Amino acid sequence: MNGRASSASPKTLQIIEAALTILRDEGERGLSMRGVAGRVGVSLSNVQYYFRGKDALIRAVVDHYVAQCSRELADATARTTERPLADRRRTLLRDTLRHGHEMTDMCRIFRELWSVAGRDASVEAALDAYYRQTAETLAAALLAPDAPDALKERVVLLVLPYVEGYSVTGRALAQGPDAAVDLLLSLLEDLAPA
Amino acid sequence: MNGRASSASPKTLQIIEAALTILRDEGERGLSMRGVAGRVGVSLSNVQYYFRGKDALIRAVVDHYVAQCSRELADATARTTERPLADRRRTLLRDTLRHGHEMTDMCRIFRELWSVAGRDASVEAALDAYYRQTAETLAAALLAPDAPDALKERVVLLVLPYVEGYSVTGRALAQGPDAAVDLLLSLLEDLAPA
DNA sequence: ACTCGACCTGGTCATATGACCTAGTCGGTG
DNA sequence: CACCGACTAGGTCATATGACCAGGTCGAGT
Repeated sequence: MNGRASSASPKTLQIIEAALTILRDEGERGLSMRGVAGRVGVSLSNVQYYFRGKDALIRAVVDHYVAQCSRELADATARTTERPLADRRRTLLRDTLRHGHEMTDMCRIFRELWSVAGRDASVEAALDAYYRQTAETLAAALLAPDAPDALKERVVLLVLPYVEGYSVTGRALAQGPDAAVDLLLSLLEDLAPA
Repeated sequence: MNGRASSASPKTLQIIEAALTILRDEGERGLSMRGVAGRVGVSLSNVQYYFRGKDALIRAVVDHYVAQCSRELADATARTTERPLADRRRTLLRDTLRHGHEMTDMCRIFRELWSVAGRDASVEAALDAYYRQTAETLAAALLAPDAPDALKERVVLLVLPYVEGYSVTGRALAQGPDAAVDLLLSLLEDLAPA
């Protein structure tokens, strides 16, 4: 990040949120510093004051958004820790795959981030870090606390790619998200009985 | 497609291939009609003669590329039909997931296509059609010819999202593609013994 | 010979974008 | 009070992009 963009400052956040909205709706193709400035209601120079250019802005957007998603997943799974493991699994997978079946904001934005990541190693690294964090959160939510590491890795090896891939292929499949939930649950039951 | 762009004409193919290369390396952000013209070695007006604008060109690129990928998958699976089912499964999954683990051209291009599809319903529909076709090819390659439809759907429900998701998450996982291959093979063996 | 359509080019022009500069305001500090 | 840094804006200018137009060549058909 440009030194003037403190991630906690209100203006910086405004700019990042505006950029995120444009990225979601118009892709990277439609994202310009001037456009972001217009959306925030400040001058181009003011945006350039905080972010040296489009690439710096995109990088800040990536960091901001993956942090937000990590937090949301952690919060969602924290709310179910009191429930039985089978319940937690079902809720998590159902919420996740149903979201994946719709063209949600998150789906759209991740598609844009994947695209950028395919061309920018630092963004790819940021997404990899996000997925590693997500893997840990998933393992904690889907398995008992004392599950061995090998089992955690195996479960995550199944679930994480599946969930991301479902968001781009799910609508083309003959069966809907509930069937995918059932399938994953039964596979998890085989791998790691609840 | 613009009426002047016959998918079989050499100039049209040249333009599409040039656009695909730029899309792969620079994303949609870097794709311009002038840039494509320069890459082909013709004037902007000549490209505009065949494609009314960038959106028409992108749509042609999508159709061309998914047709190519469908063909390649069908050819690859056709080459293994004489082998035992377990062999075929292993070969297909290994080739696919190892590719997914690298940032191959195909990975890059599909990321760009997903991104565009998130914003353009006709591209999303074209990708859905591609995935439906791919699902059929996968089912034929992974199962015996007389497998019931319900089983085909179930296998595809597992494998297709998995393979696509692996291409964006695989590098962040603790285990590599061979472990993913083994996992999928064992899950397939449970679902549909070879 | 003439006409027509396919194909190709160069040019004009409006618009958008970002790099960069200058200048002003405001609050805090010495 | 003067200075400085944080912040904000407006302006200039170079560059890129695409819409669109006019005109030329060539081959086929009448």
